[in-house]
Amino acid sequence: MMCDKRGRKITYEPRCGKPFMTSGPYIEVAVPTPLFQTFTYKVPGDDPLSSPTPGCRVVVPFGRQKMVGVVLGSSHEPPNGLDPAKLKAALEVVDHEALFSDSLLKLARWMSTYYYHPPGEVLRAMLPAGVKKTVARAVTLTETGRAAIGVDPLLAVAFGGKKIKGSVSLPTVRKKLVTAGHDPAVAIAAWEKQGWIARTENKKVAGRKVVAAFPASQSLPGLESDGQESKGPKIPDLTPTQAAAVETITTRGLLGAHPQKPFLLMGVTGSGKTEVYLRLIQRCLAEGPGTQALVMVPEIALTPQMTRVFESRFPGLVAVVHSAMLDSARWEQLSRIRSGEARILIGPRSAVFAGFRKLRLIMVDEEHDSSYKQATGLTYNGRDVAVMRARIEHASVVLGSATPSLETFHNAMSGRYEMVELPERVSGKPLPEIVAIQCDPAWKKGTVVSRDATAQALLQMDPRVVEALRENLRAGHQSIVLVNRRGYAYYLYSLNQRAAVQCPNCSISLTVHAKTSRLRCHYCDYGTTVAAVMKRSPDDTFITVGYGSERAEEALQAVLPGARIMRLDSDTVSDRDLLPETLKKFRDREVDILVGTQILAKGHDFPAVTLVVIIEVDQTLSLPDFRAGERTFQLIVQAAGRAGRAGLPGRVMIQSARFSHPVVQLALAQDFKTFAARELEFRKGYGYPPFSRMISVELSSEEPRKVDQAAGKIDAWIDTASRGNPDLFGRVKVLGPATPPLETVRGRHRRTVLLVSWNPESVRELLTGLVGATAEPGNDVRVRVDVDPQSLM
DNA sequence: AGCACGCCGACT
DNA sequence: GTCGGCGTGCTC
Repeated sequence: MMCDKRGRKITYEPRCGKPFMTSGPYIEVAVPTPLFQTFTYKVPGDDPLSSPTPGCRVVVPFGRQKMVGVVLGSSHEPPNGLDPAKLKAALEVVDHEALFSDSLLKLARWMSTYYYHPPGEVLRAMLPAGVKKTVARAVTLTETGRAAIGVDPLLAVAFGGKKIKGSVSLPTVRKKLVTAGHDPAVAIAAWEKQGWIARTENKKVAGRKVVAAFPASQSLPGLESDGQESKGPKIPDLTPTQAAAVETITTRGLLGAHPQKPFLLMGVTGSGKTEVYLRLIQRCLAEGPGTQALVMVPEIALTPQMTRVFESRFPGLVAVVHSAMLDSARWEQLSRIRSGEARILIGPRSAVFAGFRKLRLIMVDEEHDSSYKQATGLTYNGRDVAVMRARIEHASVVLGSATPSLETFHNAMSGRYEMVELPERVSGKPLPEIVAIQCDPAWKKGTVVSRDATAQALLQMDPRVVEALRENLRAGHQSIVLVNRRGYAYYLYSLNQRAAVQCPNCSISLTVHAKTSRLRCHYCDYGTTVAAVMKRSPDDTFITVGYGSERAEEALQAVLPGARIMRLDSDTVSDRDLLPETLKKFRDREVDILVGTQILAKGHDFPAVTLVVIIEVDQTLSLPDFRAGERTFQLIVQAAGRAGRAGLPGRVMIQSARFSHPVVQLALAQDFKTFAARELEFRKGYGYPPFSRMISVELSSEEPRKVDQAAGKIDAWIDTASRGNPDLFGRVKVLGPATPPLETVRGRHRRTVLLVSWNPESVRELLTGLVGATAEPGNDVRVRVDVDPQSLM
């Protein structure tokens, strides 16, 4: 039994008949509400023949609101304990063909259970942006309201400022009122009372409807034979190991029996995993009419370049989705998959929810990548959902990486997954050697910020590194310089306080940006200036400490005046056009040196890059997180993998102060297996994942007192509950409540409790009591459950 | 989560 | 006298 925040009982099972089976006058609907409950309605018009099929959206009255819910099933029996006469009828069927297939509904059920998330919200989260709206509500300006615009200037602001609109959606009005510094609820209620505005329904309410499907295309020109297309792109020959990998996955996966194991395609960087994917897709499409494949890629890899390879190989059959797309374009692409017109979908984690008709193959590229994990709301991991979806759909799933996550690697080692290896590079060349440059501690000295708040950038790059870059430039080759932090310097250090200048909202030091000397918080985006900080403490002396990508760029430009240098980090990535533009320029060799953060380490293929320089990456090692070692190893090896991908030999240099750490040593040797064995040993000792499942429960409040109170209550509850039920606490290790390393984020003070266990039922039981114990009326402490947390910071 | 109902303080 | 604060309960 689950309870909600206020300690009330949560019933989770649908109470109405068997879902997905019979049709009848009662439908079971999942409504987007935080309740772990579904609701029973009568079919619209009380006509059993109009009964919508499972997976269709319906508009239903819900309390005093209207909402768009999803039909899960229907039944001839009225629900137990409810007066059938009192049931409300659904108002409208939105889709005439299911938007969620039975497989997707099963997936939703699994996610709801696995991630402890309400079913209605899971389904909403699975919809593409732009159709998520429940029933959108709008406010319309009345005649008198139009006349009153002169009286109340705020009214004009709410309705679009200079150009007054007749009707505006409710969220828009709310947002505008908040930015104008008003309480939206109060203002809207007042206007309603005046008769200036009326609440109306937005016509676009339920989003786009599902239209009838195309017949799946039957013939596929050029796909019958094994890559013997008469025209089109030239297809590279497979190396023997690539061919073997394709063969294994085809015979044991695509053509194999079900249930089957997921595959781990472990190929060193540059081993040609993409070509293996392409061949597998080809086999998949040739397997039968209408078969489809999904290629999941980390968000950042979604460059036009990457998708072009797939489009040229399978013209007209590829649909692509990514976050920068307009909602309408995204819907259009997904519709092509739903209709069967497109056979291949390339997309980020959310692509795993697409409405395939006949999904036979899923590939998760760079499966270790952290962007597969959704950080807010429904905190699913796209890779894990992909594995489950493949199981439900009887499809094959291939997880590809040079540096697999330890979860996946452990699964492969223990026989749950099947390992397929690509141990050599396509070029036949060995992996580039990594040269360790022990840096002089003097380089790490900070720079005093002068009274006019400017800091002279000191060159903090080892002469050997600079020389290597210069040489490479002279040879006409390209280089990548990877710095672990964006910004100009790491932080501003106060000599009086003997501490870095902190963000007022988050427990993290601010980062200095650009020569404009702005200070920014990388968590909440708080901003100020160095000048302002110095003005506040006129007697203090400040120094800038460390490196940032901006400073590295500037320093490089100073020592290599002729070089064409560009920078790529999350600042530039947030600009929609800049990322593809920069990548294109670099690829077209209009840029000699690309400076940036971790983004550069991710899967890019730049054939002319022969030198990769990594500066100070090892500091992630000192982060208080059990995955710190894994992430550092991945970063170094992935970054190194960008060098020497084509015929030219590659070189990698790491400048660091500490090479003694075993993780760094193994990364230098690019010895994943030894690293993994060591790391797994360490995790086993502590019972960390993959030797347990971890769930983090985060409490947060703007008031430290309130979180402490809630934490105290949990502590007390754990105390009594563990004595009352020692068996349960023997099955689930409970750690905390503790103050996480980042105590405050976005002005919210946090405490976390970790549940560590192998037993999902026990975790569920314990979670119930624990969340119930926090449930005190009126304490505005937010509770967030994160299953398989990516970071414990 | 929304949203409404309901019961106590400072205002036209 | 009422407007409106937020405590508490409900949503088929």
